[in-house]
Amino acid sequence: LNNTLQDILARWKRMDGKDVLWVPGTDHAGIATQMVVDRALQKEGSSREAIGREAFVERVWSWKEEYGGAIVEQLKKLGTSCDWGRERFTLEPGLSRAVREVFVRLHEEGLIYRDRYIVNWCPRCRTAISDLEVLAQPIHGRLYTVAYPYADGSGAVHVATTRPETMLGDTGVAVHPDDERFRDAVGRDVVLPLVGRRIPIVADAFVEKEFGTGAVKVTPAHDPNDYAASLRTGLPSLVVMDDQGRMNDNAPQPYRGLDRFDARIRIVADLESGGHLVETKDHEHHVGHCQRCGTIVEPYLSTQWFVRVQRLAEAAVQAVEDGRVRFIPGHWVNSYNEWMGKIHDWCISRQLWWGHQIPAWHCDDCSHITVAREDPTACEQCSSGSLRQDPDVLDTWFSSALWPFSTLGWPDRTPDLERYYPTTVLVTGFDILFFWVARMLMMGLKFMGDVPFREVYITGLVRDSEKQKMSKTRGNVVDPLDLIERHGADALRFTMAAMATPGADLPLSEERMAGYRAFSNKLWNAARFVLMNLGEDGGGVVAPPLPDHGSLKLADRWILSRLSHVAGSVRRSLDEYRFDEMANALYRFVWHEYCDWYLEMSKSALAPGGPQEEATRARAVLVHVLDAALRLLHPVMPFLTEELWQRLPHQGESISLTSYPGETPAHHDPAAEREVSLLMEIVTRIRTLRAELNIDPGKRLRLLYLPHDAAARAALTDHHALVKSLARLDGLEEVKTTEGRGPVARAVATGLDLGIPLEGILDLDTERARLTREIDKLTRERDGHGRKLSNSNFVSKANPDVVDKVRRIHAELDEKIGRLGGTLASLS
RNA sequence: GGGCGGUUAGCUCAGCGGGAGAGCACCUGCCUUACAAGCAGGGGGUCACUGGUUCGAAUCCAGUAUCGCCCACCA
Repeated sequence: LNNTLQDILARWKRMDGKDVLWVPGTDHAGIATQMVVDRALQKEGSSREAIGREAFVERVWSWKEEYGGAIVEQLKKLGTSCDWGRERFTLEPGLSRAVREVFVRLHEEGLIYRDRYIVNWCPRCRTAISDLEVLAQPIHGRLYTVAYPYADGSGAVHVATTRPETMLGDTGVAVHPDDERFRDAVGRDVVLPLVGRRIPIVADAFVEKEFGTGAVKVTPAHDPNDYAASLRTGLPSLVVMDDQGRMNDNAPQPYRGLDRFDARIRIVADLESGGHLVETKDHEHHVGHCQRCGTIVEPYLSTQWFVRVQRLAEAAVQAVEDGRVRFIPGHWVNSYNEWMGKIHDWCISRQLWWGHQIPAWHCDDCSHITVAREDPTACEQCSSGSLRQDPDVLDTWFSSALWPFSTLGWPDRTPDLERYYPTTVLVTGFDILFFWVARMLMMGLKFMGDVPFREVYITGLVRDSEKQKMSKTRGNVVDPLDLIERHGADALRFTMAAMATPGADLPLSEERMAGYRAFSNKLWNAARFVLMNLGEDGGGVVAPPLPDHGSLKLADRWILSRLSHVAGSVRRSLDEYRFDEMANALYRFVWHEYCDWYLEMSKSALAPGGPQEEATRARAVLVHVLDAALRLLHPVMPFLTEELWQRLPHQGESISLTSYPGETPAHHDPAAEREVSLLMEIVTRIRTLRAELNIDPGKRLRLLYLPHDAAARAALTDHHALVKSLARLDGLEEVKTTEGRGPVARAVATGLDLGIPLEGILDLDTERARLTREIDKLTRERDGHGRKLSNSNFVSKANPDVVDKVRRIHAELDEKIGRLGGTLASLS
């Protein structure tokens, strides 16, 4: 979806003569990729620890070479017109240089810092993750109430917790300062059950009086609220788990080495047998899970690197506010502002091996940390040569955030950077609005002094047939190559474009894709028809030039007028990112106007034995309109349009280098459009008669027509041949009355009565019933308008144009009903 | 607990202030020499509900129901 839409924009603008740059590439997907390779090693009975960091990273690189190319291969099969010579990868030297530069500069300004802080920890991935990488999911848990006895033996304080195992790390109990129930408790000590440690009761306003017992155990090292409270109250922190979520040596002996959830069971049992467990009840609540592996995340006190984002975020909010960057659809600004408004510092260090290793070196002698662009050989403080680089790597999004300028050569002031930054548009899914879009904005503004893109088109998500989100982790992805194999890249692209209603998700519909495959086929066959009529002489076919507009026939003027309007509306749709409107307009024009009508109309002009100049003129218009339609469709269907364009008479190397059609006001011809609508109406009436009366479609019929106005009369009289061929007639005859012609099937069209003599076929009763049905239908329609017109408020207050229109339609229907009524009466 | 989006034909969805639409599915008839992956014709909808604004509401406003998504430190 994403790449189809971008390619539509790129090809369109390229055809408009713009200098289009589209840099393709991939990020290194740190956690996800490392997990895949970890699993592969596990299958071999090995592990990353067993082979060591260097060998592991080498292993990931070879995996990347093998499978990373698959993404690029898919893009090429899809037909995306990227600048392939510029393909980039976030871990390559050029981009890594930008990463270091940004890191060092932010560090110099104090916007990157290293601190001991409570972070989200995934015990399975064994790394810190950012707030965004934690998904809150509902859990059927339990709320345990535990009695913490006062140190002086005078009773106990009851605390409530959902994670009893963390009590091993409790360093205090907190109550609300205004809570009368605990007025005398504050300042006293309790003894932590199972541990025996004396801990104080403190007062802090973060405690909710209404929840649980009103007293909360404080575990600063394993709960973000508690950590914050500990900073205010001076309570110490005690880490009681290791990096895999097992109780560590700070826990009492019986629990050491137990997994956190095993420890929970054991501790609950011990509390119960010790008489400390007051109550256990079911409790539904939300718990953070690792976005990558689904493991329950542990709040964990550890030393990490952070970006101080608040001021960067303010600048990025301002940029949206004052219109330097625009979101489409606009309602995403709400989410963006809300998230940016309460943003926390961004934890950027990951305890992984696959990624940009943090450019910070720890000195063994003075423990100073040297942050530098180039690997240092000596500590900048004590000059010791005994340095170890920080083992952590950076969050993948840190490098992705730099993409718009790092790929253009930054930090050098390259000509590319001058020319292409800021870029015009970013097309992306809403799922990475915060991960990527917001961070590119922050980094772009910070390091380039301007937004990285002027517009952000935010797509919905392609979902599977059950409307489930597709994701690599979930494993319900559809392989685009498979869809391309079965329906064609153009059909896939057309489907994406046609379903891209702004703000809506796209449930992938193979039925619909099959419909657009049929459209490709239709276009192919239409082109075959045109080529056939140009005379396939084995060599280059020649397109006759488009004759002067004045010498064109009605059908030609009609299709050229329609083409111009469609080209105009397609451009307007593209301007507004309405890919769905664009696709629908072209589908309708090609299939239901060009193929259904113009091609059929051209057949009478091309009929063998007819006038030569008629045929030449029809051929010229056929080619002209097909060529324009192919160019209009090219951004959506690059393969088919290129193939057909090459077979048609053409100049130039590729359709992608031609111009994109637009409106041609000189071709606008409302009179021709009106006249053709009338002829279409007449032809359709005759076809309906055939169908309703079960007349053999091949049978040639004679048409009697009785005109009631000059325009209708002229339209039909001037185009006998056209109507004859479209309605499969063997003759038309203008009459003053249809009386005395024997059995005649009748219908009315705007401005004329129609009659088909049907000797021996027509049954009077059926004919009367048919006419009555038709009159009823038209009457219902007419009366709807009549009600409006009899409302004086409508006539006096509504827009006069609207009133006129309603009046005209009403009169038209009324007149038809009258004529049908007359016909019906004549049958009695 | 905040916020966003959806509710229109059997299915998937457009339309967002003036005659209810498309694709697929369905029914009828056609191998009419571009196309049966097709052609022609047709049936099918109190536009979730309730109020309001308006001459006029699927369309705007308020509320209700319902489905989905995002954000959120009540242990």
